[in-house]
Amino acid sequence: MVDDGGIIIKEEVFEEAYIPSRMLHREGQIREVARCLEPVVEGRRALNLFLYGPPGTGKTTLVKYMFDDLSSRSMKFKPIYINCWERNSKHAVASALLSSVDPLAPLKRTPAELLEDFLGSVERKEYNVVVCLDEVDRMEDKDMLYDLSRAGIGLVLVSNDPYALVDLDPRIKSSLFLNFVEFPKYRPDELVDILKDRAEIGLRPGAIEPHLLRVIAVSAEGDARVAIATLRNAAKLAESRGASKIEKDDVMQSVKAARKLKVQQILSTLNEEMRLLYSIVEEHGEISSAELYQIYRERSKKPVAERTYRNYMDRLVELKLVKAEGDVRWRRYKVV
DNA sequence: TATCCACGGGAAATACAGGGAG
DNA sequence: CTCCCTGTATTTCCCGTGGATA
Repeated sequence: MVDDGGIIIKEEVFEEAYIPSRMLHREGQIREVARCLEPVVEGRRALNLFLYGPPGTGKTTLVKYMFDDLSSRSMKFKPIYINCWERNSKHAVASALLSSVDPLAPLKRTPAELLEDFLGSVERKEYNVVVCLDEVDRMEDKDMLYDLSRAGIGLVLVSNDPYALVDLDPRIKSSLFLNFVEFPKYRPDELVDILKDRAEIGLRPGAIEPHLLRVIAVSAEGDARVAIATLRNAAKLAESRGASKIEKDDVMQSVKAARKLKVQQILSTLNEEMRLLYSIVEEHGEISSAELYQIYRERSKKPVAERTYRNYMDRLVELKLVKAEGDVRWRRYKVV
């Protein structure tokens, strides 16, 4: 390996698809998921799982990590991973299932036929299948879960939303015997450990001081994906300066960029009136509630009622886009 | 102490989305 | 595919509350 002064040694360590060789601070979750999936090594069926928790808490990574491990220990184990954000219709899911066991199978047929072929193929090959349905709340026709489970397919359902399955037919839900596993946000010190691990593998030795990792960890607010992306970005900034070490400024700039991106993302999910309110607060830095509403009424084409305005502001506060000061009366809003 | 007025709970009204019939 | 109905989510209206102010 040539030393060209670069900071990043192994880029893939920072990529979304990277599966770490060990998962830190998820011991309890690993134990529970392993308990449910371990039977496949003995040729028995897996117990169904429901994994839930906020983004960047290791749900998907843990599933892939487990799939890799079990695959290396059992020839008949067939893991299938499907992201329901990309494939949410019954047909899309059924096609993905079939082509993962039979890549050449024709797909221009009804979902029911595809599913039947899939199950037939699984039985012929004596596969022990576990299907991971990521972002399962996006899935349109959840009745399929019942058909799969009844056919002996193990299910790993993943969602940000703990209540993703409340609208599911109670009879189907109870027939699945789901094992619930919660993935809480990482604490700052846990994120530091994770970042240390990645830095050790992905960056040249001594490329970053531990206290800077802590700055990144705190700013990521429990989300490992954000933390890792911020570290990578800081490394890139340092590299583009021609430096061999990440400095505080690189980190600060990267943290700022991450926060800005997040704000933009959240803002894009809100309606126009709420965005206008945010921009007025941003413009003033700090403003009283009464003044804010007055300015808002002048600027908006169709201003909402005063009570709705207060609901909107509560929402902006909840999303941590603005801060409210003053408890009861004379409330003032500030940009975070 | 009397009055003021933004806040927030809740009911009513309205907008919106999803499902079924034709 | 369109239209209509129904259930859900959002917005508006109304009002009691309690700290601030005079």
